[in-house]
Amino acid sequence: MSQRLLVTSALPYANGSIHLGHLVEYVQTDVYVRFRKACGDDVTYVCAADSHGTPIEVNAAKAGVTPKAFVEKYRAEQHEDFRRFGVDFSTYYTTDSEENRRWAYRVYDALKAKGLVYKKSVEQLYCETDRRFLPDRFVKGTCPVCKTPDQYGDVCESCGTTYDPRDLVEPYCAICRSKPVIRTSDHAYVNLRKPEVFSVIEGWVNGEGHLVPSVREQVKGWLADLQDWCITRDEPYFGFPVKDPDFAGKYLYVWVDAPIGYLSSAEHYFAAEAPEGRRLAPAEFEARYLAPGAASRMEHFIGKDILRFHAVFWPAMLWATGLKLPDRMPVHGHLTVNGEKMSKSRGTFITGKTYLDSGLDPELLRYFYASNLSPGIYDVDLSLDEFRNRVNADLVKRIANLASRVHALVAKLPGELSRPAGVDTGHDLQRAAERAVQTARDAYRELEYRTALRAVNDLADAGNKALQERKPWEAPDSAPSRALLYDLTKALHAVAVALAPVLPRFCGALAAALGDVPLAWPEGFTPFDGRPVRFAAKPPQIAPVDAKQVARLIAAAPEAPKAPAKVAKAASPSETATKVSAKAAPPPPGVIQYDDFARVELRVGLVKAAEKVEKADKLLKLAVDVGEPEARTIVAGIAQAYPDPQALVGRRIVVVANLAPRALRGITSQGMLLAAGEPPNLSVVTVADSIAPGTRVK
RNA sequence: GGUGAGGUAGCUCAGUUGGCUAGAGCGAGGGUCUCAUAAUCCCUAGGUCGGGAGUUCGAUUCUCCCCCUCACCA
Repeated sequence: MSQRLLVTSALPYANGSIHLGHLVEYVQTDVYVRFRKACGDDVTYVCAADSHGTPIEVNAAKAGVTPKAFVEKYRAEQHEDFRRFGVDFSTYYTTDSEENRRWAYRVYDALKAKGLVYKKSVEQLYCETDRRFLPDRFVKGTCPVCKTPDQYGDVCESCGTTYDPRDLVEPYCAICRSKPVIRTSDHAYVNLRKPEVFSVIEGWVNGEGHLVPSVREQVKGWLADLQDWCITRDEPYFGFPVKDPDFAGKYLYVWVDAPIGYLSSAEHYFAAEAPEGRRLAPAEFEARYLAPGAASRMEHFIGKDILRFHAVFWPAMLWATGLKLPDRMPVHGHLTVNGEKMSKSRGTFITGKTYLDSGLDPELLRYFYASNLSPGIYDVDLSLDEFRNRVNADLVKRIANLASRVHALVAKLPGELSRPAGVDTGHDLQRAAERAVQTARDAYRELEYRTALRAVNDLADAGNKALQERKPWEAPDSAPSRALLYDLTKALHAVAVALAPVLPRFCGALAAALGDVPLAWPEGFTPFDGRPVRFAAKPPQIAPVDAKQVARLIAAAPEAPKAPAKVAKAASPSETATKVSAKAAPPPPGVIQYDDFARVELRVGLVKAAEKVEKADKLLKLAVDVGEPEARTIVAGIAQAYPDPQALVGRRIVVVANLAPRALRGITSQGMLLAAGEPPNLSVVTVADSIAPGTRVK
C-alpha cells in the first residue's frame, strides 16, 4: 500500500563546503528515499541551507558581502555538490525565507500562548570594540584548569574540561582580540519542565518506532535533568527579530528556526517548485502533511550531534504549534577517516569537491557508506584500504563482472532467449533472486543497508558459482545452457532493482542493457515474469579502484602537514565557526612507511619569476621551472619573509610536484614549496646550483 | 565527574529468550577454471568472545567489580 512521506536530512550550515562527513547522512537519506519511491510511495525529500546565526553574520561582514549573498553562494554550491553525489532533493531551500519567517513567528507565538516562555537575565561576555555579545566560540582565553592558552570559551581542547566563558583566564575576543567585559542581557527561555509539555516530550521519546533503543536511552538521560532552553540572541545577529515587545531588540536563536525550516521548505516546495500536478496551497499542505493524524509519515534523518535539538526541543515546538510529531528519527554516527576524526592538519578533511576531483565515481562512495550503515548510531570509518577492497570485491569482481559474463555468453546465442521448459539447471536462481529481493526490501525499510547489500552480493555469488559449475560456454546453445543464462539474466534484473537505491546511475544503465527492464519495486516483486530476455547493450562496467587513486583523496588535501601543531593556531572566525569538530589532533608518533613518503613527489624547481599577490599580505606568486615544458605557477604564503620577491628569482627550491592544484586568491597554485620556520623568520628550502630543475628529491 | 552507548578472528560486523566443535564478508595463504575488466570458483586461516569474580550441570549470551573507547552534559 502506497504511503505518503515527508523525509528530511539535517540542514547544512551555509558557511562552508560539503565534506564527506556530511555525505554520510545525505547518502543514507537519499538511499531510503529512492527505495521508498521505487516501492511506489509518495516521497518528498526536503532539505535547505541553515542560513542564520552569528558565524554567518560575522563571516559575511568579513567577506564584505551581505549575509543573504553570503548564504546564497554556499547554498548553491552545496546543492550542486549534493547533486553530483546523486542526492536527489525535492527542494534545497533556505531558512532565510519569508515562509520560514512566518512559521518561526507562529511557533514562537504558540510557545508563548502555552505559557512556556519566560524572561531571564543572564551574564555574558561582551566585546566593546565589536559592540557585541560573544558566543562561546567567539571568545578565547587560557583554560582555567590546565592553563593551556588560546582555548575556546566553552571547552578546553587540551584537557577536555568544559566551563563557562566567564571563567577563562585572560579572555579575549576572537574577532578583534580585545578584552571583553561582562554584561547582562534579558533573554527568552522556554520552560520544558512544565508537566504538560514534558509529558509530550517524554511520550514521544518513548513512542514505538521513533528512536532506536540506544538513542532513546540517551535522550531519557537528558530528560531526567532537563534544562530550560534559551531561544533568543542579542544583536548583531543574522536571523529573525523577535516581534514580542517583551524582548525588543532580540533575535530568534538559529536553532529555533532551523528545524522549522523543514516545514517552511516543504511548504515552499509544494507551493512553488513541485510539478504542476503536485502543487499544494500552504493550507492544503499543512492539512495533508502536518496536521495531527494526517495520513503521512514525517521522518527526520540527523546526526548524533544534533539529537538534543531534534528529540527534545523539536517535539515540544511541534506540539505547541498544534502539529503532528515526527514518526521516526534515524540517528547516524560521524565519519572517521582511516580510524581517526577528519583533520585538516592530517589532510583527512575531505570535501565533496576533493573527492570529485580525484576522479572517483561518486556512486562508489555511496556504495561504501551504504555497506557500512545500519540504523544504529555507529560511526562510519572511511578506511581508504577498506573502501578500495569493498568496491573492488563487491562491485567490480562480483556484480559488474557477473553482468559482463552473462552478457558475453547470451550475446553469442541466436535470437531471443526464452526459458526452455522442464530443464533443471541444478541451481534455483529464481528462488535465490526472489529471496534476495525480499530480504533487501525488508532491510532497506529498516535502514539495514548492510543487510540489503549482503543479500544482493549473495545473489551475485550464487550466479557466479552457477556459471563456474555448469560451464555454459562449453555448449552455449544447449537447453541447460540456455536455461541457466535465462535465469542469470533475470537474476541480474533482481540485482539492478535491489541495488538501484544505492547506485542509481549504474543500475539505470544495467536495466537499460537488460532491455529497458523497469526498476520499480512493488511488493512481491519478481523478475521471473516469463518474458524472453535480450540484452540491448553491454552492461555498464566499473573500473577497479587502485591505491593511488584513493591516496589522492588525502594527498590532495589543502595543506600538507608539516609538524603537528601543538596548540591550534588562532584560527580565523570562519574556522572557529564551522560546525565540524575542530578538536586538536592527538599528537601520535606518526611513523610512516617508505611508501607513504614516496607518494610525495619532491622536485627541484628554478624560480623564474616572483611577484606579490594583490590584496594578500602573505602570498607570493611564483613561476617555477620544475623540468616541465612550461613553468608552474605556485602561490606560497611567504611574502612576509621576502619583502623583495626578486630576491627569490634564480633560487633553486624544492617543490611538492604532485600536490593537487588549488586556487588561492583566484590564482591556481600548481604545487607548493618547502620552507622552514614561521613568518617572518622563514626561509625557503634551497639546493645547490649544480642540481638541474626537475630533479627528484628523495 | 555525571549520563548513555560500546569493547567478538588483521578489518567491518552477525550472534533475538544461556547449551552441539563461536559465524559471515573482505583481506591474507594455497589450489583452480578461462565465458568475463588477470575477473571466477574451491580449500585453509584456530579469535583468552576487554579483564576478574559470581550464579548455573553449563555463559560471548545473567549479576557484580575493574580496564579501555566513543558521545552528550556539568
